[in-house]
Amino acid sequence: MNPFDRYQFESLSLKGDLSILSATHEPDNFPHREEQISRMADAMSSLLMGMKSTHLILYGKTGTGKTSVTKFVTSKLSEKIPDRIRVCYINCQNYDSPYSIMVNIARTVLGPERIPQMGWTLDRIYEYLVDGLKGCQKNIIIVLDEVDKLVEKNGGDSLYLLLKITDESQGISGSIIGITNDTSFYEKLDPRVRSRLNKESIVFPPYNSEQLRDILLPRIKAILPEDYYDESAVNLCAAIGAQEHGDARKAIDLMRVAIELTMRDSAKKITNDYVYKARDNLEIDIMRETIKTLPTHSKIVLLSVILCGEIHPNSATTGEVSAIYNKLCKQVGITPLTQRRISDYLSDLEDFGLISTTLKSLGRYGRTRLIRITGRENDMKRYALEDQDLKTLSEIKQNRQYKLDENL
DNA sequence: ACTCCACAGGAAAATTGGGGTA
DNA sequence: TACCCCAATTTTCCTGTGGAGT
Repeated sequence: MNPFDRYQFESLSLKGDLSILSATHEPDNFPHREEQISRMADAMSSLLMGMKSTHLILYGKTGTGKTSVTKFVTSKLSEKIPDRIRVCYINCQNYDSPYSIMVNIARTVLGPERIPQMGWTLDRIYEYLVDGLKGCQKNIIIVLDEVDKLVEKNGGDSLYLLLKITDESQGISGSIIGITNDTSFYEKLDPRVRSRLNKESIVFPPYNSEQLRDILLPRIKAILPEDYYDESAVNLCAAIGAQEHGDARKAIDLMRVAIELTMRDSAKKITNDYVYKARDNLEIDIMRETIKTLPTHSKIVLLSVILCGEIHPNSATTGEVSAIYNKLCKQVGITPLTQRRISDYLSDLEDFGLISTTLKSLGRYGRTRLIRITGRENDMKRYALEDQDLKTLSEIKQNRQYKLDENL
């Protein structure tokens, strides 16, 4: 007896495979990004003639196609002149020090075996890289995804260094493509970096729902026969994606999960209902992931807010929350933090969208934030209690020996 | 009109923790 | 091992504030 027997999807057979809707899929056609593509190609065209090209900064929210389009355009460029160009893609969230970036570039350009992961000084790698580039007559394109992280962390030192490579050393023509979702990125730059960076900016505006539909439909048609999905389900995905600041990734994820859910049910057709279910699933996933990565204290604060809400349904204030927080800390055996700190944690939780607060003045009775939980409290509680350090707390709660409201 | 609560949130001092170094 | 350094985190101290009570 094969345990997988019950997952037979006679009802819904896929023509292609689902990877076309996955995050790693790199499409080769980009509806509604023609202008951006041609402008990028324009800016980089001088590389075809072996000349320097301008640097590019791409602005746009998540899921507006910056990264995919960049990968597409750069790969098309290397198709044209494969032996004269090296593209080096770096996500600055993972590599954010001058050193790690330099190692990374040197390895892509000259081959990983020639540079040890550590041990060399930054200067040595730099020299080696510049020499290597001169030697092999290659142009270099450095793609810096999420450049804002780079500037945030070390004030643009890394960027300065990279500019030097593409600037100073004769015989090398290269360019930098910076990708960011921070519209004020350029203003935040160090003046000495800014003056060197003669750049062109390209904006990737959010997709609206019709545009998102144009993105979704071809992909769905590629994997599903017409009568296996409601067109309105596709529109719904597009509409939800459009609400989320025009996020194509979101729309695509929704569609994928909706298909998965439909298959799991062995249903015949992808309907609006499945899209809604998919949205709930994704939301819960995100919430769980957010809570899981919270620091322990933050989780305790979140629990305090939840418990506080159970006692006084609509009047959780900072003071009450930190009172409960102190008790919880005692129960778990963790030394509590100051109220000042709790206040900051509350702001963080609000930024994460787990709670919402309103500043309200209660006249004689002071001025405070009214705190509410957004979303399913029970799920939140469960996820918060998954923390290793909060084990004891969940046991206590299960035994119902719990009393909170004394001396609040 | 004036007071004063219960905080918000800025600034600066203090603590902590990881790493280096003599 | 003892010491120092640096950065991040946290505490301490602070000033500011909307409006119910008086």
